[in-house]
Amino acid sequence: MSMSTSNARRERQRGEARRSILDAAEALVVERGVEGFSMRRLAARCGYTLPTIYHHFGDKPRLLEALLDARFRELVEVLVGVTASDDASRDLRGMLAAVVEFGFDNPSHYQLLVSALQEGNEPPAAEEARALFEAPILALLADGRLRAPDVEVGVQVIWSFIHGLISLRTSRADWDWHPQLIDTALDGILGGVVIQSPARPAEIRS
Amino acid sequence: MSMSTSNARRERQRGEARRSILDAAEALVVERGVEGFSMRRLAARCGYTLPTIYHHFGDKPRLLEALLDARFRELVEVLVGVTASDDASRDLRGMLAAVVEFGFDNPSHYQLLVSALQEGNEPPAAEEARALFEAPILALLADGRLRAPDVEVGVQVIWSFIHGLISLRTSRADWDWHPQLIDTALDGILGGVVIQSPARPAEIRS
DNA sequence: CCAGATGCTATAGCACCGTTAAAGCTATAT
DNA sequence: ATATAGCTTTAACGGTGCTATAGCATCTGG
Repeated sequence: MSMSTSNARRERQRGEARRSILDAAEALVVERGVEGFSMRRLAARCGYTLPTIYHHFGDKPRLLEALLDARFRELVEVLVGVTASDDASRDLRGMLAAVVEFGFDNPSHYQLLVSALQEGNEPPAAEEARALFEAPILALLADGRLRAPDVEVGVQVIWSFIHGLISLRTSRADWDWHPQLIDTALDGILGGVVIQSPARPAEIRS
Repeated sequence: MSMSTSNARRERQRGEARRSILDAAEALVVERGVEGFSMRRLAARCGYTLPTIYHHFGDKPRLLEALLDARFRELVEVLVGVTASDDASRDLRGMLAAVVEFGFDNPSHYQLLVSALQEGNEPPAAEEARALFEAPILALLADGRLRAPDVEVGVQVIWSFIHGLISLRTSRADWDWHPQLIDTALDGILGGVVIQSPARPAEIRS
């Protein structure tokens, strides 16, 4: 009987430790950048010692994965919120715009994602986010409006494009990126991969 | 008089050391990958000790930059060889295909480029390669066939796309990349950014 | 021909990194 | 009260990029 309460207490304490470590890691990454992050600095900052962090997260990649997963889960929520229209092309564009905006707003996290990818890891939420493209792309393919042999290639091409845009933008912030870049890029990829809907009975045009 | 010969001898020896170090570095990177490369391993492999390498290259980033620069200079030569046609769109596609092929054939070097970019460095030859896109893009813009406000945005968009394609492909080799990916991707970016030439007097069509 | 300057190389060490074995400690369960 | 389980710490290992210092040739000016 008293076991459940104590277990709850334990788990709460455990969760507290995890969260305060993750919070410190988040702050450290945002503050000193990807390269300025180290387990030792994190230990010094969050008040726990190194083995404690390792006890809770096991590994540096796993800790970063948890960090990225938390942030990318917000992106997933935004993305599922986008899918509401009856025009798959519009949905897709909304999703892509959301991802690009997310990447531009969280450059450190996206650089972290690039590093993780290079080491062979990918936070589940990032994979989920990418998988969400499948829905509108599948719809476009069903309507014969996709210039790609199948869904997977469509997803790969579009995700590659978005990834390159964000990754280059976040890693080379010193270049003078034209403010019209995002629109031009989105117009480009949509114009190239999506066959614009043929003449139809006029729908609502804003 | 004897000075010039001795100077030449010195420079030759200096060049020999540099080249043998670079050769070992090249082999090491190709063999053990980006993460398996370290200055100490390089020292053990090339026969020279650490301070010697640092004497010749000063820095790890600078050494890698020299390594990348050598390889990317080959790409530049291929690219300048492409620019010969009278159809700027064809030229651009040839260049992009060459870059993608180069990236897929040299995954370690491209991953190295990604790392360098993230640290804020870029080998001159890579910059040159990117700059070579300007010529056909400028031509397309002059003909009113470019869906971009200016050349710079066009270059940024196209380079982002290519970069994302190669970077994702080289860092996640385990994914099952459809063989038709490259063609689909090139068709996509060209179809989106380049306005296909309007009806004209029929030219040679292969 | 010889002293001195020049430049390449090696020894040894710095501070940092990710990671972990071993022991200590505290709070719960019996 | 004792044992058990889990969180935390001390201390260390091997690795990293990098460098101050010294040794060693070689070439140069006298």
